[in-house]
Amino acid sequence: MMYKKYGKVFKKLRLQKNFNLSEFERCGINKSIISRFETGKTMISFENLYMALTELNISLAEYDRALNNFSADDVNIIIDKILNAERKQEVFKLKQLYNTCINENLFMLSIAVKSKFNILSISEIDTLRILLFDVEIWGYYELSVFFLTLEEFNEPYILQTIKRIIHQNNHINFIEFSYKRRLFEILYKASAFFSTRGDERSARFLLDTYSIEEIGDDLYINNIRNITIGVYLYYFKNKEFGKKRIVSALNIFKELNQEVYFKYYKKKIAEILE
DNA sequence: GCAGCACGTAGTGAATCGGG
DNA sequence: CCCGATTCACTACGTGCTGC
Repeated sequence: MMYKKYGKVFKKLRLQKNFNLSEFERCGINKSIISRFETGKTMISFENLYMALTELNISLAEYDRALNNFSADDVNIIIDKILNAERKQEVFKLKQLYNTCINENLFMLSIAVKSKFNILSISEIDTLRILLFDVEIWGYYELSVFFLTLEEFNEPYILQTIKRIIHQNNHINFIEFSYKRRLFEILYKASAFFSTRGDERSARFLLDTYSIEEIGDDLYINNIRNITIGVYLYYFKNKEFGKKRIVSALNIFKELNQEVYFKYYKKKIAEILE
């Protein structure tokens, strides 16, 4: 039922305005039409939707906004919960969120969450690869799915996908805050990934994609950048320099009482630096 | 090109459900 | 029991397929 959310949002708005179904009969809409629309059983005709919204004193533009904001917000909350549970390694919560994704028809995200408590099958990875390959507009949802599953793909695919994402976001300063963070998380996670595989060129390319000026004064991004530079130095230049840079960045998380980030990145680094 | 057919679905009005 | 919400059986209509 791809039209389920249309009815759901309509119902929210109707209840907000204290309307019952019979009240639409004065503009000639049978109440069962509204009922089946709200419960996602059938779609409503455009004329009837327009008349019903007019009765509620809601413009089409307003309805459209409610449609997108409500659903997008809900999904963003789920994404943030997933990342939080992943950072804290809360397997039970991740499994709960996996079920939420299934119920909300968030197919790509459901596979992404699953990868955090289970090994994905080859067909699941393949499906995800194909779905992400078809993405033309990279939103927060698609970026987050890719961020969560990056290490499941091979090197050329990762690089090619990141280049497509960067191509879409060449005006980094106009990008919304949380979107920008996710973009940098991808770049630096991938850079560290290439460092561990000895691909200096790719690791460097990802680090140099955006300059410090372009990042601005976002402490979180600067910190994960320093960790990533540390990993790069560790693998290609000088192990001691690299470690020092990583440790000082980690300590900033600690000083800022960002215990969750401190522990999470410390653990990740321990895995990477053997 | 079009008649005949099956199929899917919006809309209708009545029956039924279910919480207060 | 009441009343709003939901479901059911039915009609109407659009669409796509098939054979001529």
